[in-house]
Formats: sequence, C-alpha cells, structure tokens
Amino acid sequence: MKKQTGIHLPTHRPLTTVDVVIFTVKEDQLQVLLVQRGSADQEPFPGCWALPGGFVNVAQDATLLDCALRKLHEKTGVQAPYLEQVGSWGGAGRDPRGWSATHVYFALVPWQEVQAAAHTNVSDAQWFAAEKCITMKLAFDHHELFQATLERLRSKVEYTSLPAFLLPEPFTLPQLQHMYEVVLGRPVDKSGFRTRMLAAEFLQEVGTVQSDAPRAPMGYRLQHREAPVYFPRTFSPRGAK
Amino acid sequence: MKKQTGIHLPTHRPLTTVDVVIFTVKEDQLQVLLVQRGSADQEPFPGCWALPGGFVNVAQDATLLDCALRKLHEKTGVQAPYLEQVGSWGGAGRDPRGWSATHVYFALVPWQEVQAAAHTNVSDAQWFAAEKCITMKLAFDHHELFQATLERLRSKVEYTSLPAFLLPEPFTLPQLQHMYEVVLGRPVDKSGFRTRMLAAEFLQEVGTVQSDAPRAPMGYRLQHREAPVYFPRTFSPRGAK
DNA sequence: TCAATAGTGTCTATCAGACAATATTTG
DNA sequence: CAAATATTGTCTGATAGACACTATTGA
Repeated sequence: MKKQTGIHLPTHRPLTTVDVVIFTVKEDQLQVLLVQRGSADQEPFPGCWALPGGFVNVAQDATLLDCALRKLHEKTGVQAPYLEQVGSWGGAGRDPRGWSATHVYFALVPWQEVQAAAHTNVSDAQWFAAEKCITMKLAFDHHELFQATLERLRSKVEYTSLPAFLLPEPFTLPQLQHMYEVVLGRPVDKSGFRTRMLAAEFLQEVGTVQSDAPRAPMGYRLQHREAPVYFPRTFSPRGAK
Repeated sequence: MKKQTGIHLPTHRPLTTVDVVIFTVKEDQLQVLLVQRGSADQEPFPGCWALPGGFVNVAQDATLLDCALRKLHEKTGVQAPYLEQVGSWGGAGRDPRGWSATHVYFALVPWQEVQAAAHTNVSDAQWFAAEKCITMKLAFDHHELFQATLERLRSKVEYTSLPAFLLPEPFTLPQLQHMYEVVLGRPVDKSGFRTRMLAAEFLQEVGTVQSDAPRAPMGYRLQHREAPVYFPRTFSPRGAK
C-alpha cells in the first residue's frame, strides 16, 4: 500500500520506557519494590506509587536489558540478579505525555543481597508485600503490569527452579523449599520436593553448612546462574483440579 | 501533541516497530510469511527477506496489538486470527537508522482463510517453510526474532491447544492431530491424543462432517477463540528425556 | 468383503503425592 | 536421651503412552 521512497522515518515517535518488577522474599513474604513519584509540576501521577522504571536512554543503554539492569541497580544497588522479560505494553492512552510503550522485566533478588548493598537508602523506594501491592492503586497502567508479572512468576514457579534465585549461595534444600512455599502460598511436600530438585540436576553440593538447625544440612549452589531449569511437570497436590 | 511545560521528556527517542511472525500450515508444512524489502535508496537491507512489520503509527494504532493486527491484515487480508506477543527486542545496534525497539507477535492463521482472503497478491510477500526460513539470512535481527518465536510456538504446542487456531471450523480430531504432528514434527499417538483433547473440554461437537474419508468424522468448534487451553502435562513419548 | 479411516479398549510402567520412618546433631 | 530438624523409604492411585481392537462407510 505505502511504498517507501527515500528515507521515511516516523515524525512522531512513541515514548519508550522500561519497568522492572523487583521481587524478593523478606520476612517470609514475597515483596515488591515500588517507588513514589515526585511531585514536580506536570509530572503525571505525582506522589503515586509506581514500578521502578523510566525512559530508555539511547546514549546510555545499549539494549533494553541494559536499561533494565540500570534501573535495577539504581534502585537497589544489586548488580547481577535474575532478570527476565515479561512483555511489552504500549498504546496511546497509558501515559498522559503521549503514545508510549513500556518493556516490562521482572527481577529476583535475594533479600540478603539487597541488605548487603545497603543501598536501600533510596528514600523514595519501599518494599511492599505482593498481596498488598495487588490492592494498591499504582501510577499509569502499572497495576496491570504488576498483576500480569505476578501471574507469570507464580505460574512459572510451578515448573521451574526460579525460586533458587531468591537465595544467596550456598543454600539448603529446606531453605529452597521455603522459597517455593512463600511464592506459591501453599505448603509443599518435603520428600517429593527433594527428589524433584535432585532429579533436575541443577544443584551442586558444596558441603554441609552451619545453620540454627540441630543437624547440619547440605549446602548447594546453582550450576548455571543464567537461566532456570524446567521441570517436566508441574507441582500439583492431589486434590487440585 | 507533546505539551512542553518544562518537563524533561527524552529528546532522542528510539524507533518503535512491530514485527509479526505469521504461521500457517500449507501442504503439510509449517510455513511463515516473509516480505521482501524494497530497493529504494538508503533503505536498510534492500531486497532482503524480512518479517512483516514496521513502525508504529501513533495516529493510526491505538495499541501495540492494534498495530500488529494492522500489519497482519495488510499482508494477508485476514482479520481476526490468533495473535500473541512473544516479547520485545531493542538496542542501539539492531537498525542502522538508530536505536530501535521492536515488539514481536506471532499469528496462527488457517491456510484456507488466507486463500479465501485472496489477498496473497501482495507481490512482495511469500510463504516459506519454517525449516527453510531458519536457514535464511533475514534483515535486521529478524533471524533471531524468528528463531525465538519458532521455539516459543513449538514448546507451547506441547501443552496447549494452539494448533486448533490453524484450522477453519468445523474441524475433526484427525485434522487437529495432523496440525500437532506438523508443528511438532513427529507422530502423535491417536488414542492418547483424543483422550487428552476431549478431557480438556475446549471442543464443541457440531455434528459429523463430510470428508474424503469413508467414515464421517465428528466436527468440532472451539468454545473460546480468544485463548488456547493449557493441558496439565506435556506431550512426551516414552523414550524422551 | 475389502480397504480405509474413525474411534475405543486395555494393559502396564512410571511416578507424584502422601505419610512414615530414620539419621544426625545439640543441649 | 529428648528435641528438633534433615534426609530417606515405602505405598498407592492416577495416568500417559503403546498398541490392538472395533465401528462405519463406500466400492
């Protein structure tokens, strides 16, 4: 229909942003980092809680992933966590400043690393329980982004080793099981859990580890920190439909 | 359009595009629609095959999905197929014209609908076998986009009803099984297939249907055309790891 | 009655889930 | 040895896959 002759670059370009849903498990709860928007004039949603994110900086970010890593580091001080793209949302109506498209990532960060970074002094950032977050009004369409991301996380935890990225190494199987239980919000059978984890062959024994437990548990590390392992089946209690 | 009230909007905005991987099954093969890029001066990758796509038009497209539907319709004449987002790719290096981010979708279209649209006269568009396409050099990073999309499709077909969107209604179970076999590239057991499909309760009987078969098979329709059904498990032959 | 395809039955190895038992360490 | 937690063992119901069988129709 329209044949391009010569260079035709669009005169009106959408705004391009990246938003990151940063998860951690703190105090036996799945928690999410939100930032409070400034109150400067004309800023949309002033004072409102929002997902950490912002405009892609074409001078600074070589890729979208780099941009997400930058946002993450700015807000948490954490360097190399697990980061995965959820998808993108774009349209004319989602930002009052104009047609915009955002690329959404989620990150899994061990709480201990966040503490170590001691960067949480970012005054406008705060951790919220995921359940709480669901009920909050967020800036832009961030409620929708967050809901989709939480669903993605929960469903993927059913058949992957993702929760391992919420723990500092070395970790023990009971600790890992606890991460699963927190994210899934339900208890998981001990025995089945162990056989499943060991069968997946993504853990490396690294010697027993000190803990407050009477019996010293085995410590493990991940063989590959880049990507999670996919289990052949889903966790599913007998009664589940 | 953009109100300048001293707000700091980025002066350099990335290019925003949408690319669509359009799949169909034609002649017992999974095929993909590619378009040949024009040879006008200064156009990048002149004469090269590429995924159908292009810039978001902020005046025309209300959302990214609308933009994808538009691209799809322009190239095939098809109106409402199955469309799903794969993800987004963005960076400084992927388009010589500047920092760009593309939003990738894939579509499943029954071949019969493409024929009916009789729109295939789009001279610069052509269907290629997916296997062939993998070996081709494509414009931009489209090879990577296509590969990721094909992987997504194949893996998702293992546990969803996606192949149903490759058939016009009403269709028969043997026909549906054939779609699975073509996409997965391996035979599927008849009996297990049938029980799985019927157990998933996403099909509606609509009476037996004429075919070239000696015995008239039952015809089915989808109960919901919006989204596929997720099976509790994956297809997996005994020997599979 | 045969050919060809649609559809059903059945057997079995596998295995996840449930629960119970045992091992190990500290006080 | 008691308490607490880590780790292993066993039983069983469910089921996916393999394969063989029956059903239906037209020539």
